[in-house]
Amino acid sequence: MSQRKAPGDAGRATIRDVAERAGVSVASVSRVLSGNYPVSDDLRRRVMKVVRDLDYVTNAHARSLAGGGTPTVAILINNITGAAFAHVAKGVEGAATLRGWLSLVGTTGDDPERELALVNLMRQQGVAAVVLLGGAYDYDEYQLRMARFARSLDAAGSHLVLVGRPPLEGDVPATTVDYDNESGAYAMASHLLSAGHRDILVLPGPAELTTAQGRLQGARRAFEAYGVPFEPGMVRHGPYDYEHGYEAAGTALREKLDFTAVLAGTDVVAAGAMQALRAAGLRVPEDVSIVGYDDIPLASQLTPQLTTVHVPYEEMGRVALRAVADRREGGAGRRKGTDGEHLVLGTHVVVRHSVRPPRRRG
Amino acid sequence: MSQRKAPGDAGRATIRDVAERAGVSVASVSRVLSGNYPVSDDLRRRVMKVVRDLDYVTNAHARSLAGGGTPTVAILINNITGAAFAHVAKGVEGAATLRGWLSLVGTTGDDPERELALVNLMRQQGVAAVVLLGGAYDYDEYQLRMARFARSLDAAGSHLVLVGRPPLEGDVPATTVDYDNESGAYAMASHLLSAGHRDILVLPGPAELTTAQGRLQGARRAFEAYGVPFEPGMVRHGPYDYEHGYEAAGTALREKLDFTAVLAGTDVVAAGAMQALRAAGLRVPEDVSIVGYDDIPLASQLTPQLTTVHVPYEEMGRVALRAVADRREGGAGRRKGTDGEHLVLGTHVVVRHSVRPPRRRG
DNA sequence: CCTGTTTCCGTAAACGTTTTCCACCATTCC
DNA sequence: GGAATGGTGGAAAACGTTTACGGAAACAGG
Repeated sequence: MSQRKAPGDAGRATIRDVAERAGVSVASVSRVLSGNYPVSDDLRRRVMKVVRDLDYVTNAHARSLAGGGTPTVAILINNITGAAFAHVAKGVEGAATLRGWLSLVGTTGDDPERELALVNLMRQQGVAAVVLLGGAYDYDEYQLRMARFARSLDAAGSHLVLVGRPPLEGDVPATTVDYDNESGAYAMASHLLSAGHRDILVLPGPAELTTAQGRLQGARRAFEAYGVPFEPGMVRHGPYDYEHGYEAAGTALREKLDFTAVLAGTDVVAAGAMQALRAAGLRVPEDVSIVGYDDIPLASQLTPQLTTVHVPYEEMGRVALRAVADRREGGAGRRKGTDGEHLVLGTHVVVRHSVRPPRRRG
Repeated sequence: MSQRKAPGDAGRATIRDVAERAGVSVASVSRVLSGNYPVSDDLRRRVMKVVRDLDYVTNAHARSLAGGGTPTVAILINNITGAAFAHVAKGVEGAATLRGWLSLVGTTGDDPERELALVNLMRQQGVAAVVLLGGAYDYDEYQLRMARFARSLDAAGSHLVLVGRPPLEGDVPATTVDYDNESGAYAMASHLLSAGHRDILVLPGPAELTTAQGRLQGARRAFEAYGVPFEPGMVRHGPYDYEHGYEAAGTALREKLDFTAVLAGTDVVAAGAMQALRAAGLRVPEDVSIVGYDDIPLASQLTPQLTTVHVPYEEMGRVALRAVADRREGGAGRRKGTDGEHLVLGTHVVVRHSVRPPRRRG
């Protein structure tokens, strides 16, 4: 009647089933399986046989509760479809698996509410770290919220890692893995300027995104360095997507804006711009030069292949995971206080075939 | 001395902390938070205040153990970087989040061992379902292993979902979400044939991958339907990547193979082929037509935009999740026996600008 | 042969929830 | 006014592990 478990029951086998069937205690089974305690060969053999027979796997939830458990890292991403972030995710996931860690993903779809909900969800899961991918929004309220996240996670023994965005202000317990965004833009713009371009259409991305701001800033500095006046009328903000590139270049053309090159905030934007130029009968790079940013695979698959800025996305993912793993090993040695670590990776221009000196002007 | 918890302790707050501080029992706190039992407004207010003060979140592991818990779906993917699968993942993840489910991801990197390890890991996690993405290998041993996975998961109350590959043979408890791969290839090849092409270079993909086999088969059927002899010498197998497309088209050119069109197994392969053709001074589509398969964003970002076969990847992801969710609702009603569900989604040709009738032959 | 070490293994107490009983109080109805 | 009824809240038993803690062999030394 009150049988707790019929022999051929549906639910999964428990450690107790294994123990009974092997004629040993549950503790022994646990020890055989986790292998962190000496057991006799005979015992091990007997247990393992039953484990195989029953196709038993330990319940990860119970294990976590009891203290053991595999660390888990959560990856929060705007849009899993974006090539750049997919590479970061790959880096994180790869490094995690290498250490036997698990990775959870969630996509926020650019919705701050979703982001909040997900961070809490991850907190419930007791993840070792939450890795937040992508540029940040430059709202005060948003920054405040991030700081709260960081402290919440820290208090729960977890940790926040920001990837691809500037670090949080103040003494916030979060690690930042960033790349030298502005220098990349500086170099890229310099490349165009040194080729002789002076009239450059700039498509930096969304005005409120820190990434776009940095790229714009780098470009501006390059203009200054070359003594070329920076025309605000030549910069068009918009989302980081193909459509925006297409539209922006198209309208610039229709407005009869005079430009010999376009400096796109992203390879995808560059692709859109390129298409628009072509549609208008212009050739790339003969009539107009184009450069991108990110160096995603698309960049080298376009014709002509795109000159762009290489960002070590996958590497960033690996570094991010390593940072939290180290911090975890470091253990109680350095607790609250050693916060706000900031790692910066380098970028460099990849010269391909989308840039030529400007044609003589009429 | 034997304090179980200092007031300002580091570890996360437990439900007991909340209960004590609110002066109620743990049961009440649980009830307030899960909201599946009537509680007075007063009690609710008092508890919620403490919850906010302590920034408390429930421990998901404990909750899962005790019976509650959010269902989790595991997504196993070869390479998170592949655009097609990224879209499936997006579909699964989106639909999961919509239902309040969680999604775990793991990447197998084409390594069967990793795949095995991951399936077991997911089994430990007690996931509601394991979604396996991507074409299958046509080895007997591999198929057997899949069947074992399916049964293992089923026995543990979980479920295997195969996406983008043909269903398993025999009475295996796995759901398959597939698309009409062969018909798509048939339609695509017909498009080329009806434009007048007769000499077509075929780049179906890896010979041992079921996806590639289906695409090749569809093409072959179209040739037959048009009464065009199918030349084995015109098909070149190889991986689904840009490099292969580039190499294969390049060598075909160097071998002075006579072709007026290329039928690529994938948009990315098509992109590679296109680049190679251009490098050899050929124009697309004036000199050579090219078609792809998958309709990933790249297809419409290339110049000329690629005519290709649209595959509803994201939809497939959603359908996959719906299938497991339904099965879960269905509950004990239909248990083992209603297995081997097989859902097939349609494909269609998207005509863009990479095809023209062949030029008159010399 | 007795004692002191090892080496294993079993017992039982956590881990943080949910949930099933039960008990209590306030209504409401005869 | 007493009893039946509902709405609420608490105590305690799960859930499936891990990990002290303790005990029983097995072995060595005297």
